[in-house]
Amino acid sequence: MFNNLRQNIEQYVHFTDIEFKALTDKIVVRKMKKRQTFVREGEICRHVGYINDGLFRCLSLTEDGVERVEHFGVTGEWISEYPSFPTQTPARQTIEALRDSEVFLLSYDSLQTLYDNPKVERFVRLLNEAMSSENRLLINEIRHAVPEERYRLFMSLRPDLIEQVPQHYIANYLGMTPVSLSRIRRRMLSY
Amino acid sequence: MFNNLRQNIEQYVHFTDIEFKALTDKIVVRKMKKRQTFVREGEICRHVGYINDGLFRCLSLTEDGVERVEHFGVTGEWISEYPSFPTQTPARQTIEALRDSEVFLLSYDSLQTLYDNPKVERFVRLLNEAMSSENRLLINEIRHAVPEERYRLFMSLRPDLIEQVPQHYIANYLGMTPVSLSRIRRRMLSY
DNA sequence: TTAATTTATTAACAATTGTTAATGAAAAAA
DNA sequence: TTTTTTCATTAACAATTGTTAATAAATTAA
Repeated sequence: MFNNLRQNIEQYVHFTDIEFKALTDKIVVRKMKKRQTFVREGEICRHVGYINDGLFRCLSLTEDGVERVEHFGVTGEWISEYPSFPTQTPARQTIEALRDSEVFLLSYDSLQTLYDNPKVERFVRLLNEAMSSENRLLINEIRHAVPEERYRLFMSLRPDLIEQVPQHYIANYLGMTPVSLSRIRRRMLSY
Repeated sequence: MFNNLRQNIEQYVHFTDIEFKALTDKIVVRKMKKRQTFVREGEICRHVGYINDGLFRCLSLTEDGVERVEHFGVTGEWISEYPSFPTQTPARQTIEALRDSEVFLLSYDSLQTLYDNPKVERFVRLLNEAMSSENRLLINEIRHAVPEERYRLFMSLRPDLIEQVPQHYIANYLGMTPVSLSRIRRRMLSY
């Protein structure tokens, strides 16, 4: 049941069976249908989730009420709303399942209890450091790339998503119009 | 001497005088001249620094050997290379003082020792969570903004830097040419 | 101080992207 | 199945940005 989760954690710290069980005892397994939401804008995100199997998108609404796709979460990744989850404040984003999914939930309160074990604190610190490293790289790649380059980067970083996610969601995620993405794809065929 | 540093830390966790002294005992104060480097590309970043007074830029080189400004660090902020510092691997960026500066250095090894106190671990976790929240916001603002909007965002987020940093560094940081930034500024005057 | 270098602005042209609208294909709902 | 909705592509035009080059101002070095 929790084999993949255990492998994910052991990348960062080693847990004994007892320590791992202390963690899994707090987990609630949730099966989600396509289009169900993990958290909605304005709600407080009460859980962090390990995606045991699934596909999610995080989206926000601009002032004009236009959807903005900000993140995709796939099997084997952690998902939650930042800063809503760590600070328990209202979420800016909505997180929605793009297909039927299964997530392992840890509530904010459970996690605070688990922090009594410094190994858990260390695990989350290391997870956040890895995330920060990734984010810093991403920020600069994006900032210095025109839409075509962003799509090329996306293809190289997330080839799995090209197959799974509707193209207009990818276009939106990359900060361009579906029309522009379609043109870029056509241009790339002729190289 | 360490008043500002203490205030910075107390935003996240409360340290007793003894705990704070344990930390400052590990600190090395470094005065840096303009253009001196904190770490260079290819080196391992051995320290994290609290900028007690100063101004820094982080830059990398593209494949074509072109400089890319990726970050500015100002007084009161922490600076180091990610992932070089947390993983002790070669740095991708160079960090350079833009004016005479003073930083409080903590070495990687000292920090590992300090982690024996779970409060330090917690402080760094919270610092990273705050950084992750910021980065996620930034990623999406950037991804969905054209150069002019990026400059407007930069003005609202970092008005202090407009004064202090040469304009072509800001243009580079924002992923546009100095020519384009100059045009944007002119356009904005006529609104 | 004088000379050399760096920096910001402006102009002209090429290239890419956004916008709007139309079409056909694919997927979902009735 | 039939109908409706969603999705990807293409075209035409407007707007913005990149590129290159020239100039003047400001800063730095000699």
